[in-house]
Amino acid sequence: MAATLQGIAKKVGVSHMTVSRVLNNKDDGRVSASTRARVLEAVREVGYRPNRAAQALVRSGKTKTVAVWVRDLSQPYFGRIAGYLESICADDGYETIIRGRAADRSTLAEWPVDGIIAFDSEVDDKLGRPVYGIEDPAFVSADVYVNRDYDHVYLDLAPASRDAVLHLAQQGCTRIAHVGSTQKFKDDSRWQGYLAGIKATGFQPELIPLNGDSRKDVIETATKYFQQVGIPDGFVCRNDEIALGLTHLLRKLGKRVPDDACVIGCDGTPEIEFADVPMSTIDSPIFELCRTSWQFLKKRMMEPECDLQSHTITARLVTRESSLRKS
Amino acid sequence: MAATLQGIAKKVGVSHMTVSRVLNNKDDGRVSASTRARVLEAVREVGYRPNRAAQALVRSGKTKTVAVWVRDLSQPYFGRIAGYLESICADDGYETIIRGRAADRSTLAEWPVDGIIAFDSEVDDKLGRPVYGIEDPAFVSADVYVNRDYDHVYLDLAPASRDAVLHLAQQGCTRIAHVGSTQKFKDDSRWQGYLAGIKATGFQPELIPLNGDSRKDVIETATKYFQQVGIPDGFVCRNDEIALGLTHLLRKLGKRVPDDACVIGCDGTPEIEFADVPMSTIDSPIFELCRTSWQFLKKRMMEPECDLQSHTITARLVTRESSLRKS
DNA sequence: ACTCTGAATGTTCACGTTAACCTAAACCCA
DNA sequence: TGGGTTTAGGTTAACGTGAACATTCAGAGT
Repeated sequence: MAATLQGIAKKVGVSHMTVSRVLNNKDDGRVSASTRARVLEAVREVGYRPNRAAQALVRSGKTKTVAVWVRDLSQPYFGRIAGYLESICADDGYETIIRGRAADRSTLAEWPVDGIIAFDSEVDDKLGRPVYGIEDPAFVSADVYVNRDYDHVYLDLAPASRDAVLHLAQQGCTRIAHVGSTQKFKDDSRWQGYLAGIKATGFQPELIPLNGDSRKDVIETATKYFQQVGIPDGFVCRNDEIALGLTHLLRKLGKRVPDDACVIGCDGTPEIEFADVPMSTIDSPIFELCRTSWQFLKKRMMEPECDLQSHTITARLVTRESSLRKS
Repeated sequence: MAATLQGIAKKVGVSHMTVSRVLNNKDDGRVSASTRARVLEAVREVGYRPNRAAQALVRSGKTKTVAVWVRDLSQPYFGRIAGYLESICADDGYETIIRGRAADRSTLAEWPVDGIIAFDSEVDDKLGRPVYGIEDPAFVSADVYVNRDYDHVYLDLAPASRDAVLHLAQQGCTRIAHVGSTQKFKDDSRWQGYLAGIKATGFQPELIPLNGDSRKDVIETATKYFQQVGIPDGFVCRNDEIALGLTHLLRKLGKRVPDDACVIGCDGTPEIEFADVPMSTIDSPIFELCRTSWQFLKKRMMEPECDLQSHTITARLVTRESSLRKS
């Protein structure tokens, strides 16, 4: 009965607009100092908090809130993205609503947000539109797959993947395999870059195809693969998790890393620098991805009709012990 | 102009209530089949989505949405919690709004949610109340610190911490140190359990006090500590990250794990089972924590006046290679 | 004294939805 | 054929807020 503008207004003996004016600091100075003081006192007393739903209803498009969609919150990679974006947006005075895999993408459009940022490998033409919804909310997607329908930040892993292969060749590897799934995404820039590198070396491409992204997956799949065709001496993996799992497996099989086999991961997870064999990786500049996405979104929110925005961020290879042979 | 109940109503030539009835399947059968079909057609055509803000405004307390607050999304531990809760809530038809560190806790209460779950080590009497807000939203906190003011799930790490010390003693360790920060939280159940274990063994307690939670922190701090008073032969760490970092450091210093020094982590991060030395850990049943929190919240949302709910979940020690000496 | 100005505050409406109540026609049974 | 009941809707109000416009009142200017 009290924690609304009306309630406070009644308490103080003014109209709700006076309270609103005090709280929003609009129509500067239109409220006398004494009234303002009484209102603020009452506001504090009842612990008033504005009702976001009501605010959103009356002035849609200015809620100072954005939604962030990531593919799977429980993966550290996406958790970090969510955390960064939350900070970045907060710095500009925006609140963030974060959603992950379990949520229905399309329900985001129902919330009173000014914009949506999606980090979601599965966003393509079919998925992007429903997220974007029919109406206003500004939309930016960031991903390893190119997208030409809306504002988009593209993480290009191809050059670094190519470099990874060449680097392994230089270290003396002759059977260089890619560890990852390409069934769904033939245009995965990791796979493309790997192929380019293989072509340049003249070696045979080898693919160890995974079903999932976990260490268990790689251990099972690679074990079978090794039994069938032997153990390659160089590996470029689709992410760091897999690279660590593979290293673990290789050790179990009596192979030394990097002496008998070199391993390169992908993502740039901070922890792998401190793994027992510091892991080479294709470093995704997550922070830069987040920052650029946010800049695009801000621009789109300010100028809904501005030109399509697009930017490519190129990951680069970081070599560490797991792929550096001493000789 | 179109994507509202009114818009659709005008398009079809009925009143907005008819559209509402069709969409909500309320007042069963109050709408004729033919009208229903025409409405649904129009709804699909314009891509109508309900306006959450408007819904929330009119029937507060039944938005089928809950907010989840975690301390720091960019930490995998909390990312996993957020991901689990999202799934669990989704299974019951609830949407989740996830927030992390960067958000202002108190703003959650402004959103039209039916309840709030907080996984936040810093929630205490001072922080909990503002989150809970003055008004309705049901509130459940889950944490390693006991809380008696609201529904609460308590993760008790003390017994497992005690077991960890005893286990290390049994393995022949005689200098068993705790690695963690206790400045802020003297009542940290990890520290309490550690002390109990030390008391039982008769050894001297040793604390390697950290500032942060990252591997870098532990490497710097422990290096100094070792220089000053030598290297203990057993370590109970406040989380798995730190345990891995410490193992890395010990190896660098020429110590073998577990032969020269045993290490035990805390959290039960799935990955550490596959670390090069499979890591012993105090396993936090995250999933159970999430599930219980959600059950409490559901109950509180159904029966706002029900008795205070409280439950303790006890973590247990999982021993692996990093603390198991062969002899 | 009489308008004029502007500061301080009030009134009304709209946002999109649901709940509660209302109505008109059709049907039903004696 | 007249009363009631059911079917298929419609009308209105309310939720809390902010924008636009309206009002009041004191003092300034003439």
